[in-house]
Amino acid sequence: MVEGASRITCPAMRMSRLFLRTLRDDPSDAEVESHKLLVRAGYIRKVAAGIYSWLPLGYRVLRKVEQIVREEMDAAGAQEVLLPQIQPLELWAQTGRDQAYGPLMFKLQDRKESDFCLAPTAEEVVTALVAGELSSYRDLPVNLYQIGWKYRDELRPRFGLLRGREFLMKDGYSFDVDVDGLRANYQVMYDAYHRVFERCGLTFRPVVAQSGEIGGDVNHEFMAVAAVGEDDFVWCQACTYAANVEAATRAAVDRHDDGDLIAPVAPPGPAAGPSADGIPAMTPVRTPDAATIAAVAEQLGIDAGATLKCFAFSFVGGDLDGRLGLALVPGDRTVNEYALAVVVAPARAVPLDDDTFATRPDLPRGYIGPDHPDAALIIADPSVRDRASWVTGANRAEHHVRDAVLGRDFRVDEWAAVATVVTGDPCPRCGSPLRIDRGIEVGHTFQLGTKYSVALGAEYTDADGAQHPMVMGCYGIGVSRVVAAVTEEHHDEQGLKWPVGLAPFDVHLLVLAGKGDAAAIAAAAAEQLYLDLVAAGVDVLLDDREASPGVKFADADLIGVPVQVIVGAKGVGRGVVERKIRATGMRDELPLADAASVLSGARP
RNA sequence: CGGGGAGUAGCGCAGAGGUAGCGCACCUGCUUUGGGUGCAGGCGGUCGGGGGUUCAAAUCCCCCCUCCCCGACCA
Repeated sequence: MVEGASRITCPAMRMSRLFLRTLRDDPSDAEVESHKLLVRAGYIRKVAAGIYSWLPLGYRVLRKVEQIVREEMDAAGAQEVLLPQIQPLELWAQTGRDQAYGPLMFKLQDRKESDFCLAPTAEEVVTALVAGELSSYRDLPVNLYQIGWKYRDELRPRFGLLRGREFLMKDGYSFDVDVDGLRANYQVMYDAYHRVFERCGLTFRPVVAQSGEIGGDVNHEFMAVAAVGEDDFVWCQACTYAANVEAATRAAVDRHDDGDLIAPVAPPGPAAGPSADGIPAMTPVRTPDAATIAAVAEQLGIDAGATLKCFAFSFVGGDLDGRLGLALVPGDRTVNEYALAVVVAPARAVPLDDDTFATRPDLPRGYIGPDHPDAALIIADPSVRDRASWVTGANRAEHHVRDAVLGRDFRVDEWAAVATVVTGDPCPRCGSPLRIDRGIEVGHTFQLGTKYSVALGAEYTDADGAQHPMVMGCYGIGVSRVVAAVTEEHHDEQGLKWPVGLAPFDVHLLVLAGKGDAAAIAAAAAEQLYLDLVAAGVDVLLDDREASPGVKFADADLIGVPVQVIVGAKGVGRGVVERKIRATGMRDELPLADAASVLSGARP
């Protein structure tokens, strides 16, 4: 059989045979455009919350993304493997992540009642694999990746493919002899990620991030810029600085080579702040029912930025275990608890709970002030030096104070950037105004270090015969999430607008046949063009249905193949077909005689 | 898990004690053929599940399930 013949008979390429039903109405359970359109256009169907079937059109796109990822990973020197989706829970117990992940894992038992989970990720499996295979520095580095389904019983699956409980992920893992090797590998992956997301047509930004459950030091999230994104990130319009809001700083950052994310702001020097000259003595003021900054500001007729917020917490662990701590930020900002965690490490800062507030009348919720007698450590954001005096809590219910002056009425033990960044703050690198935008996290890269290799015994012998744990990195891409992120960026009221290279087909060929001799000629011309294109290796979707032109146009725009070619009786009579570029709406005419060669030349 | 909303035909919805309806889709016939043609006729429903009240329950009561939105997590 000729190779072309099998392509021609592929039923998915003729719409009359394609397993597809488009919908006129938005599905009632969809909220965001990517979800609505992917369902309406017949790409996916929901089976359960966060779990979807991929229909022929959708699966084609998913495989296109997968292929781009595969090509870039292979080009970057990573080797593709396939790890199990069912993993023994015992493996997870060795790193303690069975507890850390907890209810996020789908768990199951075999007939012997041994415990397993559905893979939420694969650090344990891959590390154990490498530990068993490699034992010499001569074997390293190695970089493995897989593209496989992952399972996380999310607290709240949402937005269709954007947060599924079952999702396709590319997860990669590098193993090096030392941190230098890791950094080199990390850079290679970081660069490869740029190429992947560029090829997918995404507007994205790599941002420095806090490391989550996965552990490790430096890591970057790749954010596809989108209003429906679930993450806020800060970025500089003048330089390349970009960070997750949790990791963002303003002012000057002393950036270490090993990538401290929350570096201290330039030290304030001994001076305690603005002069107290001319500021009247601190005076209490009654503020009933004003336990929030907004309420205080309204009652006193002042700006929220003129109030000083005192975030009270307990130290857990460390020298100050059990003592009270205060974090001070201007009232128009909030305390960045991630930044605070870094400041108090290795101790933890635990917010006061309801019980504590109930049993400690000296800690009136909403009325806590900075000169609290029990405060063992007072940490303040540098912006607390920006104002000569503050309205703040009086440590007495229903009372605040005016004219609290730094150095005169309250002290600060430690200065650190513990306030959240807001739009307009100066960039820590170049001082230009920062912006905050929302993004969809489509990728995440981590420098893990030795957490997993130590726990799972992934060690190698060096040239001197000494044993060392391998130094690991890990690299994820949400492949199915990319499909949704791309549709968020590339669509209009009519439907999807796939970038070339991701589209389920290269060309959508519409036959406007109807009846009569002219129509029969047009139908024959379209059929021939279809066969020529298929023979030339172009993925063509032929709309050979007996439907009215309006239906075909509407479906073509909804499905969003980049190039539409319209073969109608009128045009064929003049020896031309019409071409429409879906993304731009641009239309032109091609001579029927060489339409096939023009279109196959336009192939990606 | 807390707070809010919803489950009625494949999809989108109406119906609020008397045995179920509309639009789209689907089937048949005619019609139309460059932007979701028009007309006529048809198929399709354990009204999410279970229990209760009642002569009678989609409708009232109780329990459960599922789905969506807002919050704590992540690719």
